[in-house]
Amino acid sequence: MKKFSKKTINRAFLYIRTLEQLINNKHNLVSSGQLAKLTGLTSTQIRKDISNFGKVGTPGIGYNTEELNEKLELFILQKQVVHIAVFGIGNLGAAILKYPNFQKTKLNIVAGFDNDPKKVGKKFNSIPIHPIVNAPGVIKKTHTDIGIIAVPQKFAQEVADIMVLSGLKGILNFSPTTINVPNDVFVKDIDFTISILSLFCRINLT
Amino acid sequence: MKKFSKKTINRAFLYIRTLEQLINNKHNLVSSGQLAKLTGLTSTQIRKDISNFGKVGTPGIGYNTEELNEKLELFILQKQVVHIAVFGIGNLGAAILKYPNFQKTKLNIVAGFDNDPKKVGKKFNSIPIHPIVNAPGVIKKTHTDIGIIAVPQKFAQEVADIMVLSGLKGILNFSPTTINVPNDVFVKDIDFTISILSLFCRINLT
DNA sequence: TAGATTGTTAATCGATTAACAATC
DNA sequence: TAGATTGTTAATCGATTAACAATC
Repeated sequence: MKKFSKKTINRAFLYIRTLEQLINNKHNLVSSGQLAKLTGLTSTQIRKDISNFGKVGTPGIGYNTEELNEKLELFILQKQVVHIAVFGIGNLGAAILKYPNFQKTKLNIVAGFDNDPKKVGKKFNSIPIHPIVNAPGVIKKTHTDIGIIAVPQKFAQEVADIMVLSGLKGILNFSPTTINVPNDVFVKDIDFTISILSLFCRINLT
Repeated sequence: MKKFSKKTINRAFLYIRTLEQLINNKHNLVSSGQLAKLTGLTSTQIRKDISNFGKVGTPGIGYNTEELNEKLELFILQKQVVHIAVFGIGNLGAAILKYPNFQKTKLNIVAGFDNDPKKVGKKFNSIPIHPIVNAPGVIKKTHTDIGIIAVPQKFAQEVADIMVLSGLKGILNFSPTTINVPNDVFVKDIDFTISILSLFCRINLT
């Protein structure tokens, strides 16, 4: 399978997201120029990205939205469903369990984990909460693909270790700390504090 | 003021975050090699980044953690406090209002906005919730720097317009849609769906 | 002195952009 | 045919990395 850069993959999903909106609004044609406006990118970059996935447009006309969407999804998702587990059912973890946009997509939260006896055994948005110690078994049984770290900073590494032990290869880390994992495990860090500070910094340097 | 790339700024905050942990643990010296291990970057890149901010290390020895931390903070933050307003007090918005890590830092949420009469007038974590129509006044009075979009997708552009009208120059956008704003307004998009799909895609392309 | 580590230059690598022939 | 737009090549730009003299 051809390798795409992280940036190309991210943009591909941005195109898919935009195309879905266009399809919902009954637009069946779109040009790279229009996509550029809708995504905030340049038309050249969009054409370049799309050409990675094959020839799908018509010169002088543009792209068929449904066709382009299918082509992109086929290449980078292969129509699979992604199974997700959330570690730490605090404010953020609970918000993720209830996040409405996952239900529209191929993303499926299959389990939550927490050590608080008040939460274990309950269901949040019909997702069962297990004790963290049960993670390896539950993850294997549910074929979980991606784990989300929503525990406090000081437990982040511990939870990451359990994830790795359970065989997860993808971790979305919301804790404000770097976690150490083997090379074959991919981590995406989302640190709200850094996101905001970085934004603020860019405003002030202008 | 010298311009730094978005990537450099983000890494600078990662260094600050790491240095703070080291300082808390009473480490007063650190080498670029050790920082590399702690951040997952390379030592060369770290030295290169740090050199943007001036000479602060000692050859053969390393960096004084407190001194380096101060230098970085001085350059990119100038010791300012950042005032934040959250639009949309649903599951995610409420979780952000309660996010514990902001309280440790210079980030200060000053207001929430929602149109639900059950929420307006209440306080979440001692932060008052206002009706969205009051945003321009509240934002000016509280000197808000950054607005966070946590409303459903279909209201995102509308809320972004109000933010721009209110004079905000930085927007953290959690809604899964591209918002259109003037050139002098910076937007950071965090789309949970794209983050997870992109991670999953990278696993599968390996 | 020997070993360690910084700061910096030059080389490499990868990503974006400009330009345009081909096509509808 | 004239106008619009794709797909692609070559040029540019920027970011990362390798290498090493200077320094402690």
